[in-house]
Amino acid sequence: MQKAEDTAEAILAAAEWRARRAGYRGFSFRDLAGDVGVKSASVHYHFPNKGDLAARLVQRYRRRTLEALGSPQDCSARQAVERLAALFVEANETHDLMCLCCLLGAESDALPRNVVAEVSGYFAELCGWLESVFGPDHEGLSAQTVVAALEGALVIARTRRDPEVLRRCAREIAAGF
Amino acid sequence: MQKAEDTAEAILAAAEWRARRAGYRGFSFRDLAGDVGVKSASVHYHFPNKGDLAARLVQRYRRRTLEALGSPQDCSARQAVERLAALFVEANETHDLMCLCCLLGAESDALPRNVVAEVSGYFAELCGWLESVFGPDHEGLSAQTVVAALEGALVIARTRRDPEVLRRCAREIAAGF
DNA sequence: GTCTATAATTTGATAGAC
DNA sequence: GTCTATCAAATTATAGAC
Repeated sequence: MQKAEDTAEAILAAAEWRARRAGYRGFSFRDLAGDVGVKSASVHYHFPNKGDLAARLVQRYRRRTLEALGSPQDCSARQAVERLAALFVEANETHDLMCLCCLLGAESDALPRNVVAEVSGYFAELCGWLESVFGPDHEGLSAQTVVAALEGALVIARTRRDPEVLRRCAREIAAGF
Repeated sequence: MQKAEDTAEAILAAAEWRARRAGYRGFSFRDLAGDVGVKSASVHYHFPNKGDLAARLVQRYRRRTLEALGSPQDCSARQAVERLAALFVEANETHDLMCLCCLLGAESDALPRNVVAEVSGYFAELCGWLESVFGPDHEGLSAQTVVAALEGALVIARTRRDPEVLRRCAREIAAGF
């Protein structure tokens, strides 16, 4: 008897948590149904197939990430890098979760095209946000390399269960600006 | 009628290719059996369960990676970074494959412990190799950050299907040494 | 070592009642 | 919108013949 939006949102939230731990194949319709308290047929009602669900998942993730980053105005290059890095540290230490797009990106060969397109857009968006701060005649590490380092450090930090790996990476990268 | 080693090796080769595209859940015993030309029960004969298979997979990957890196003697810091980066570029452009341990590391929450331990060891080994060149009073980016940047750049380059992402990252990181 | 056969479970997805 | 019921396929894994 719940509103459509509420159930759909709850499904996406459950899917995101599972996907950020185990990837695209790491959650099933039944898993999500159990998480939300409905049956798997109801999940299919909201998301006809898994590819659609995952694409919506990444859209939602992108929107939230950009909101969390906020406006890049009145922000030095170093502050921008630190703000971005803080999001990665938060994912790791507060939520104990991977970056959704890093995990899906690593699996991209095995994902539906529309999902890959959304993930690709995520990276473009992150880099675009940084570049809008860096400006046209920027020197030092590019936005792409900054994002790459943070994503990779998150993978290593989580695998080794050592948050300091990511923190050190963030520190070293920011120090260059 | 094949020698045990040959079949086991062929299974591992098939498993590596699939795992480097789709992750731990991205290959099945039947997939590998089909690739090698045997039945899935034969795969189980060589590797009793999937966790064992994956752990062996990473061991083999680590050994090969260290062999490819070779001795770090008579190598400047920049040359070491370039040699490591060349391996990542080769994976991307020659083989069109992810780094096995980056993909498994991203999924590490969903993997058997012994597999995670092997993946963790991979990162430690890569960093150790770099650090043996960098020396104790090293300045600039740490070995961990160098590895992180290359791993992350490989993810982004493959997702966006743009090899230049990785090449640029490698160039920028190496330029700092 | 490899096979056939099969168990037990899980998967994505659909039909149709309410 | 959610349910029951179900399907066809795939999954990991084992028993036992050859």
